[in-house]
Amino acid sequence: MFITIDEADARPIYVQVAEEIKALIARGELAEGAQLPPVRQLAADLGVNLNTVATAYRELQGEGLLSIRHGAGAVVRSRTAHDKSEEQLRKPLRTALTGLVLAGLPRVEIMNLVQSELRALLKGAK
Amino acid sequence: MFITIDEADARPIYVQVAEEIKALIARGELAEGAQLPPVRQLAADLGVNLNTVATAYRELQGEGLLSIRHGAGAVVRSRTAHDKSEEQLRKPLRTALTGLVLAGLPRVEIMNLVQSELRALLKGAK
DNA sequence: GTATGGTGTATAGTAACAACGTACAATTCA
DNA sequence: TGAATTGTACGTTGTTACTATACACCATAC
Repeated sequence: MFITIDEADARPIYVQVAEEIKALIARGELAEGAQLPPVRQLAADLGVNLNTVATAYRELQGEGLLSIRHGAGAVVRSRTAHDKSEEQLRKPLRTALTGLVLAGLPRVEIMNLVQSELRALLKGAK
Repeated sequence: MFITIDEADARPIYVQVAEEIKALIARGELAEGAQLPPVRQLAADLGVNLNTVATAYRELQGEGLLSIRHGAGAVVRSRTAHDKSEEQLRKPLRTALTGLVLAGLPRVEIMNLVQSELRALLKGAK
């Protein structure tokens, strides 16, 4: 599992971990049925507490992406997250695009960024 | 100022406020030199404490978007935010796109969303 | 020039949260 | 069944978000 924590990122560690695992699932690098590393192992790799990783796993379980069984481990349950409202989907996008616009990037360059990121995400899609 | 707070949004209120003002600036609805509402007024409109709004204003000042003067008010200083690393710009975009992919949206639909949001943002661009 | 109302700022208190260390409980498998 | 492996629960510590209240700066009228 190639996950890293970004000290400069203001978001909580468990959110960062959950976010990276989501990206791995979206990319297909973690297929349905794939076993996730034990919380202790991933926690050790990242240098954080095991409960921090456990919190990330539970969040993903709450979105329907993981299935956790006490004593056994966590497994990728689905490649599709639970329903969110359209507004819940649009808002992060708007935030990201606003940042790009305010950074002074021209429209074409923004679209290039989007396409390159999207291509990477859909690499392993059906 | 048409700003709303979303109870369902997990982000802190001051971040939401800052985010919405950023969008207004990006759109040109708040042009350079435009005066922002006093913290007390905006706070009253939103039903929050004036310090919460003040925190949002300071954050925007830190990004170079606002100019705050003690005793006078806050003014839009620039339509361009301070430099961020490319990674700092890419990460929110990746997060947003990951959410869309995991929601099961096909590529075309994602691109439509992006274009519609981007069009709205660049409405008042030069 | 100074009084007054408008504006941002500072400080202190409270509640919730993030991360941690340690102990507990469920599962697996030899 | 026993031991190793895995997730969970609980208590503690430090930080953050938000609030209420008091303070400081600025513009304007007079």
